Amino acid sequence: MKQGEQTKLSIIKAANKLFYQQGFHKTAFSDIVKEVGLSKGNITYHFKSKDDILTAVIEHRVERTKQILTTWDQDYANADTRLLCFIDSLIDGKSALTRYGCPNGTLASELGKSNELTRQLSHRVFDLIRQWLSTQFLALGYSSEQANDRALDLFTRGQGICVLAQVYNDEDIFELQVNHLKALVSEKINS
Amino acid sequence: MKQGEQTKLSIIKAANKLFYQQGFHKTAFSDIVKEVGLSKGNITYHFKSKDDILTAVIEHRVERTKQILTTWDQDYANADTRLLCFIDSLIDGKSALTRYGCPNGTLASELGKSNELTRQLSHRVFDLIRQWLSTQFLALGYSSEQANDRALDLFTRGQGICVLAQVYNDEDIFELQVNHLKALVSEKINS
DNA sequence: TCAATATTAGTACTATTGTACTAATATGTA
DNA sequence: TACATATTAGTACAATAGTACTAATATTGA
Repeated sequence: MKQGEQTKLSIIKAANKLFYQQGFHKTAFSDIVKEVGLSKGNITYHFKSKDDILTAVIEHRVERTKQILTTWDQDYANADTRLLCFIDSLIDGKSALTRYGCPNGTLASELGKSNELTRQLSHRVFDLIRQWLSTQFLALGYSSEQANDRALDLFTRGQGICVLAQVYNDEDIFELQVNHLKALVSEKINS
Repeated sequence: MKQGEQTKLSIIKAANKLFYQQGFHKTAFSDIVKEVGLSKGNITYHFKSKDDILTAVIEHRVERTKQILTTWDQDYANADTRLLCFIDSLIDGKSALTRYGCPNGTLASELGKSNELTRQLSHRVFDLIRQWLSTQFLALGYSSEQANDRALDLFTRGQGICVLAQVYNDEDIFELQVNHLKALVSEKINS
């Protein structure tokens, strides 16, 4: 990897962390500069504006999400195992999810209010996950329409749990509610 | 009502609107000044800081929420009617909820990341609604624990729906999913 | 009434915002 | 090697942030 690409990546990672932990608007350009540990001029060389960094961060999240979903596809043969894997990943991340909410959900909530472009970008991460969930339910024997419903339902509840857990800053609520989601996966078809 | 109280209220209402539609950090002090239509000095006379306005806005939301819940309690005798009323209110507000998300959820998501005080304030609005929902389920015959579960579940899903609908900017997703919630209310006990 | 207080407007101020620009250095290539 | 380009650092800048301050006007109560 070329030197510049390396730097670009470290900028994206630093910004990604800050946008998640502080929100986009709360995060100043200088915060990113400080977090990366390079000069201001260096950052603006690689990204001419804060919005450019945001776009790159979302692109990065899209790629990272694709990567994770692909890994699960490769590592697990059964759809129900994969779905449980998705749910377990929520529990694994409960500390951050409870503290800062869902990275994609909170960013979309913040940006969706005023910025149509970034709403659409966030939208892409959501589509990836929804699509993947739907595919798993399809493999479990649900009809196409039912699978979409299940996926949307599971996703919706996951987002809701993140919001509630963050508001109450309560990991127990988070874990308890997420465990309820497991029932959705193992439920009998056509219930 | 004294003149000053009137002004204070108009400031709160303007800020409330902007915090909802743009988010807290995106909303500048000057935005509020413009929205209220009074001088900058006048605003700082009534609220010495932007954070003070925020606190007042949340207090206002708490009072407004109490008021609405009380009205429902007075107007409807049956708990299931009240719960349907709650759900219908979501559908009534679907346009704004889809465009800007849930006022309380999105504000809490934004502020909960960095500001512990306002997280706790948002927390209060959530408690009011959760408590009320729980009371209704209790009246329907659920046990105390079950009622709490139901309330949390209903609330969680409502929040999740708002996030998804906003991300997709899709009122149909919103209405469809909210209608699913009605099943939660009319479901048989102990299912 | 008049004095005290409440309210409003307008301006000033410092700090910080995001971005632009220049100069220096590193890297790669012919 | 020498040249061109990529990368980095440092500084400068106009614009805006939030708040403080003063003066003018309204309102109130004795």
